[in-house]
Amino acid sequence: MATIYEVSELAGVSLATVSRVMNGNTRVSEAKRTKVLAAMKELNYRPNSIAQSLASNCTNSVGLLVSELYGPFFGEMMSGVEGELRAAGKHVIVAAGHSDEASEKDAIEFLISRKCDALILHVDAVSDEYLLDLNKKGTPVVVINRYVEGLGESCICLNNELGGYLATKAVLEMGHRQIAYVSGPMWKMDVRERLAGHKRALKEFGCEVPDSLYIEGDFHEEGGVAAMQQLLKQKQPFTAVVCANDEMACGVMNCARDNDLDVPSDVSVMGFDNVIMSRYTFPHLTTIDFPSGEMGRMAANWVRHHIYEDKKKPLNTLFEPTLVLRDSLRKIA
Amino acid sequence: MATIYEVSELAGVSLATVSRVMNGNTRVSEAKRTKVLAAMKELNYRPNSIAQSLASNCTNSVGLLVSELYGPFFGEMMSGVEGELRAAGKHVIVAAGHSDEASEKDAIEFLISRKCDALILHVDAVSDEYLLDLNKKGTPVVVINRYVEGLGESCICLNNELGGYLATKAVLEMGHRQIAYVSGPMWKMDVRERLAGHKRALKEFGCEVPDSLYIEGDFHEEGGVAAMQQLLKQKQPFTAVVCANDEMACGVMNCARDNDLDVPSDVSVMGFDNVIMSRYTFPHLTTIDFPSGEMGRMAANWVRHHIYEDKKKPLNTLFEPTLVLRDSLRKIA
DNA sequence: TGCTTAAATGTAAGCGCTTTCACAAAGTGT
DNA sequence: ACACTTTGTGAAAGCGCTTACATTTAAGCA
Repeated sequence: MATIYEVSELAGVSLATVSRVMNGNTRVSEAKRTKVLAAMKELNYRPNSIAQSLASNCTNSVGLLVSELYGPFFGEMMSGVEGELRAAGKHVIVAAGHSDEASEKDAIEFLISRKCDALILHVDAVSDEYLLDLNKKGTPVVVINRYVEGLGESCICLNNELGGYLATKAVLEMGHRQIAYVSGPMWKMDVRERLAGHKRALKEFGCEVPDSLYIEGDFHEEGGVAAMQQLLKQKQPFTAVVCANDEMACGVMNCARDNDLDVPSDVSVMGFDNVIMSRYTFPHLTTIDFPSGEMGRMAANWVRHHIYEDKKKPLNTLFEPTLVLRDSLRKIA
Repeated sequence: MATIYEVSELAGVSLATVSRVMNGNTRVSEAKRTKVLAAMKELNYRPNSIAQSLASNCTNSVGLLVSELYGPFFGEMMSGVEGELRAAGKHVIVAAGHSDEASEKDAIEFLISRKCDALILHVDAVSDEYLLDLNKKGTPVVVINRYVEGLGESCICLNNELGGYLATKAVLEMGHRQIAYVSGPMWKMDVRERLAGHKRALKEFGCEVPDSLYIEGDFHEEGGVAAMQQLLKQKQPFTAVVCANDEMACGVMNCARDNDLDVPSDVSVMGFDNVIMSRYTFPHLTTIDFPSGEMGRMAANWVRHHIYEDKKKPLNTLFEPTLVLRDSLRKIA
């Protein structure tokens, strides 16, 4: 691999000049620029980006930490981040945090050790203080789907409370009053927000629901199945079940069917996230759209603007969820 | 951030000694090692991995190129790669190739420019020659789900032909003889292999199928829907449809239902890949397991052994698909 | 004790870039 | 013509490490 030195030699200029034409931030005479470019082409020169990083103290890489690399939710987010960042010539280094505090911290340390210029984090186990501290210590951080007081505009959030509200409101407007709710793990912030929205809608419609219709799920299909089984075992009647995500809604629908209940004739089901899969289920799932790809793209843009381009132009960091009506919700008689 | 120099100063040793205790490949006296370790801890020293990379000509990072970052198939693969590689302290840089030749080449260039120690590729648009050339020019490459003559053991493959065979054999054994086939894009190697397996099974059972029952799909749900629509529009009867992947099988099932056909009473459906989603569909999809996570892990291990540990121990690079029986396939009367 | 050999450590030369600084060349305005 | 900017360029000092080589120290043995 040719080095900058060989290029400078062939072009008959100094190292500095070659570097200048590469970076394009200083003026170079047309004559030398042409020579350098020709020499580069002839030698098939590619700058060594590691050397560039060391000298410039900028690695052109950003770390992306998600809970899991699989799963439709993160897939779209990652896709958004990667697309935007690569278009800007930045590398993205991925890591999985597995929703576990030690693992998340470990992953963050790992990304920092690679000197990422910034970190895009979707974490739920780590504390707000930890994130704040991280940022204070000089690692630019943007957090997805979580609001951290003090991190300000670098939190790319969905209004989860509103999502929860919209979901349940839609169910209520269809006439349902006996509404079961399958939440995610309650230690997660977004789970509590969605639940809060649910309760707000209930209150608004003057609807009271017994505690036994609240089940804490695990965000997985299995959890949905388990929740539905428990719900069915109880005598407490219900005509609809609102789920805190689509996977669990899937489980609920499958379990309903296994118990000879038709969705939506016998039970209506509401999801959350609008994961790709929800379009393919039977019946097609009515859900709340979580624009994860869009948010990933926005996170990437935040990094581009704030870290690489220094244009502190304001970005949209609060996204609004929307209702996606499909077939799993039906008006009650 | 403290540098190695400050550590050496504080510990009262030379730079080289500090470097030695870090790398642990040369003997250092216990006394000095202890001092150095203490100094490191006191200064909260973290080696600058960029500088290490430049000096050692090893970046400890491997590039991972997949067609798309979303989608269950790649998700599991990536997850396997990341898990294994991070455990070994290696960074994974991801990129998406979008099954487009220019885009794939671009992504590969991009990863090389970051001086990845090796590349793990899931590509389908780029030619064998290109990959061979890449490898010859000094970029260690491991290819997933594709066999490239000359790359030998660094191809992590699934026996797609066998998968295609198993799928169709299972359908035939259920008594079906009028079997439609929805393939993926025929320019993809694995698509042709799966089809070859399909035809072998057909031949083995002495079953002849008219051309009109072969439809070229796009590997997406929409393609499955379109294929099924076309099949239904034709007068040519069929009792089962074998699909080259699960997404399309989903589309086929949805389309069947929209036309008041019950799966599997009226039509049986067979998938391929055993994507997570296939467990959640209704009916649960009978399919062929593609151990993508396992293959990702194997690719990562190949890199670990061949690039970082230089133990050329043989690895399992040819995976066998297996049949996963669920509910979308039924014995014909 | 003196000599040989091995082990531990330090010195210094890179790795391939960026960037500051100094300086020469070429314009400007008066 | 002069002093005074402006513009283009090169020399050289890093960036924070690794590692070949030189040097010192310790150990082994006759």
